[in-house]
This record gives sequence, C-alpha cells and structure tokens, in this order.
Amino acid sequence: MSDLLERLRERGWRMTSQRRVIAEVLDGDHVHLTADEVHVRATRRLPEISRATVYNTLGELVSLGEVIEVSTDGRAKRYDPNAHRPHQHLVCSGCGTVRDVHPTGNPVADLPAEERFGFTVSEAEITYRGLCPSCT
Amino acid sequence: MSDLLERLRERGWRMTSQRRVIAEVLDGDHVHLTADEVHVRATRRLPEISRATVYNTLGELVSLGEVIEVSTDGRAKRYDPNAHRPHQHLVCSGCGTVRDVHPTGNPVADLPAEERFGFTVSEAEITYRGLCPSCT
DNA sequence: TTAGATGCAAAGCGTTTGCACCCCC
DNA sequence: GGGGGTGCAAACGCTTTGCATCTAA
Repeated sequence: MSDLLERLRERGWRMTSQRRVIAEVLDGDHVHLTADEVHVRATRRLPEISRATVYNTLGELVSLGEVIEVSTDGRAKRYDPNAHRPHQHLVCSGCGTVRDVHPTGNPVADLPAEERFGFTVSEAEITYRGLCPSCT
Repeated sequence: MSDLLERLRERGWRMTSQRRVIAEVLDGDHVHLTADEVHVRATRRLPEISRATVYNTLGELVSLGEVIEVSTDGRAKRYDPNAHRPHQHLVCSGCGTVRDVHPTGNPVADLPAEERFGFTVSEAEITYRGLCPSCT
C-alpha cells in the first residue's frame, strides 16, 4: 500500500484518479524520478493523464512538503518522496544513479555565525559525488 | 589584474577580445553571475558580443575546470570563478543570491563506510539555504 | 594558412500558463 | 452546485546548435 497516498488522504487532499496514480508511482524508497518519468509510468495505468497535470501535481506535492525536489545537475529535476525523514544524496558521476544516505549530524548547526552573512539559514543540502560499484 | 585571465593564458587558451572580456567580467571573489548577467556586463565593454559566445565560452571554462557551475533550483545556472579554492554555497531562497562560505571540516570523511554502498566517494557539495538580509 | 572562434537565428528542452471543460466533495 | 482539478496547446526561460563568416596564432 502507498504510504504517501495515505498521508495525503489524511491531510484532506482532494483525490482524483490522476493524483492517486501519481502518488502510487512516486511511493517507495530510493525513488528519484523526473517529471517525465513520472508521466510515462503514470500513463501506463491511466493513458489520458496529461503532462500538465503531472507538473501541477508534483509542484503541489513539493509545496505540501510531501516530496522533495532534487536538481542533480542542469538536467531535469528529480522528485523524491522520502521527505518525512531527513537524508542526503549520493550521486554517481558515471551513470547518474542516486542513493539516499542518512545524516550523521546537523550540518546547519555546523555553519558558524560569522559565516552566515546575516542569512537566516534553514537547511543544508549535502550531495556526495563519486562512482558507484558498477562504474568503478 | 585578472588572475583568471592569467591562468588561462598560461594554459595556452586561444585568446580573443570576447574571451578576454568574459574572463575579466568573471574574475573576483563572491562572483556568481548567470550567463545572462555575464552577457550584459560583457556588452558594456564589447557591444557586439553574442549570447552564443558567452554560453560557449562559459561551457568551455567549466570543462577546463577554471569555473564552477552552480545550479540553484529551477533558476538559471550561475558561474563561479573561485574554482581553485574549495568552498561551499549559501543560497537565498528568496532572490537566488549566492555567497561563498568556507569549510570547517572534511565532509567526505564524514560519510561512514556503511553509508557508502560501495561507492568511491570523491567529493561532497554542501549548499546552505535560507533568506538573505534583504529578503528576511 | 587554417583550425578554431564568432554572430545570428532557429531549434531544443523542461516547465508553466490560459482557458474551456469536467468531476470530487 | 460550486470550487477545484484536468487536458490541450501555446508560450516561456534558459540553453544549445547549424552554418557562414572572421581571426588569432
């Protein structure tokens, strides 16, 4: 069953067949799909679903805080449903594979006041880069 | 004088008036211009310079390793000439402004072996997000 | 002399938007 | 029934590219 879907229902999110399919496609661990990949997968279950709806819905899930937007490079953004637990990304420079890794400390707290330049720092995003086993 | 320009000359980079102007515009600390901003500034010194040349040249500087590409969300990429010294970025979620901050430790070393999934981790990119003084 | 850099314009890609229609609550 | 969601297509912002022309070495 879809945890994401369940959470959205609990939050009173208006449900439609399109939104259900998108939530189901996104649900799971180590899922980092592009909007287009979401659309392709969603189309397999619901052929009439439009790209616009996929984009609108993903944008809404992001502002609801249920999905995280990950820009791996200059390419298409990826969408990560694992928003309920803080984590970081390990990206393979060879094939682009993304793995979730879990934090060992609080990076935000590690930025000393004199390095903040008056900014109100709310989060730190850490991306580790290297080669995965198959690309080594 | 322009350190970037000097380094490029030493590397035998073919010099033209366009490339000189671009290198001069980029040179300095805490410089994080978009391609368009580079083009606007370059045009002040060399009115005929084209956008294509700015994009081509920036791309080349990036592959030469003299400039770092910083993608801040869905906005235009920014170009950071401070590639010779390791540093991190503090990005304003309001206006997209970027500041350089300097590392306090070795983030790569902080990723424990059991979180590496067989990857050979070579670098860690840390991006702090928050609101700058004018956007607070 | 000539490989390579430039300018122009058009195309490309990912994403957003305006609007008429449709449907969940 | 009404407010919101959906689909379509066109527009959008940023970036890349094809090609003829120029220029640094």
